[in-house]
Amino acid sequence: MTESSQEPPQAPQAPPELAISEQVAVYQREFPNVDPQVETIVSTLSRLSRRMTVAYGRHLNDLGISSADWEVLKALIVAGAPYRLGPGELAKRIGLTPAAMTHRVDRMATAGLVTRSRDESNRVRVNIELTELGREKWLESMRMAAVFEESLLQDATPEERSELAGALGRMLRRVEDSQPDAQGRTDDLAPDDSER
Amino acid sequence: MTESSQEPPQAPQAPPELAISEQVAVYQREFPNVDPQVETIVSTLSRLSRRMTVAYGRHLNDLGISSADWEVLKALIVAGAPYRLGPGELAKRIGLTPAAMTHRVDRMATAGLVTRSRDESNRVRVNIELTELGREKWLESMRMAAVFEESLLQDATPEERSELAGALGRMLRRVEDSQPDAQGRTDDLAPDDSER
DNA sequence: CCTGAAGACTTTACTAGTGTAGTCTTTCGT
DNA sequence: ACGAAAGACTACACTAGTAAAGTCTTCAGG
Repeated sequence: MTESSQEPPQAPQAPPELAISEQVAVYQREFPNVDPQVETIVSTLSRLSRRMTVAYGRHLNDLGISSADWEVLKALIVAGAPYRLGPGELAKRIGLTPAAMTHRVDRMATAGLVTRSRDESNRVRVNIELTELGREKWLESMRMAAVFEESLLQDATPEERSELAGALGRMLRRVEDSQPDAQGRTDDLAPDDSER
Repeated sequence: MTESSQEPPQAPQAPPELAISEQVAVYQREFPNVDPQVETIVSTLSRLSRRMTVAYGRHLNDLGISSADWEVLKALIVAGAPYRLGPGELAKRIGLTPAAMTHRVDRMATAGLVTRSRDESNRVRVNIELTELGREKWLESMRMAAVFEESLLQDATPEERSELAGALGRMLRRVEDSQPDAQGRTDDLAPDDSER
């Protein structure tokens, strides 16, 4: 029984997929202006990221939490001890409306990942606080991720890793330059998968 | 008027985001076992992919199509001339149920991106065929993407590009090895953003 | 002390997209 | 010709989100 208890609704089956080189060939056939090398990099990056998202999703599924839950756990962890923020602040950091955060917190409180309580000193405010369970789930997700990520990079020497980090970092800078107003500006189209 | 006509509902505002190095520092603080170099690579990759998805989403928004639409256009393009597939086959290739595909095709036919017609020789079957408009939209999306992608890699020499493609390709192979049954197995958790 | 305004969260109504199950139409074997 | 199978569509339910209205607490001013 590697199956987890709660299955989210699922796509019907595995779509057979073209190899990257085949896909680039298709693009060249249908759109001759394409640069094969650039397209190979971009397609590989895209598929890699997607597969990683799927892998993380499995890990989280095994832990019994959703990626939406994980996103909230992460925000609380990033906030640091005592791992406590208000719903509004959480919503702002994650890029959701407060109303959506209310629902998420409902689910997560029921699952025991966080507690919701009114602030002592100002009873208008509400505190969302990570429970020990929530923190443990996050830590466990990190343990699983660390193993997984190391396995992805097992071929790479420290020098190669360093070059890879540099190359990706330069690409990221270029993207951010091209999205001026967008320090994480998630408008226009939701990216949908939460960042690690 | 750079604004597109049809605005999808949107997240309320830009969440302020940590720099990658800050985020890695947080992970080290909260989970000491983390390898900073690995985490830097993975976080950069993740954020880069997300930003790219946002950028593509803007391009598509300017074209007046959704990423779900684009996914269908791509499948028809990949199928090659005469750019025609049945709903069931499309659903299989994209990883959707036939019912969901019916709705997508409804929208896209209304928008003039595809046509739906019964097959002449076998009147149970339905053919979804790319219109000239649909093909032109896809080509335009590729033109925009090509400019954008070249700008991302403007720093990289051909050698660096080649190394990057190699490194990402090796990582992708490792992921696929770790997801044995998963030739694009989209189960368990939907990746949500369509691959380029 | 009471009243009214502002702030923070919640509730309600609605939208978009998808899965499940059932229905309809056409085809094909007997 | 008839019955069964296949393919697509329809009806319904569910999830997760936004937007806007509502509720409750706090605090300032008369």
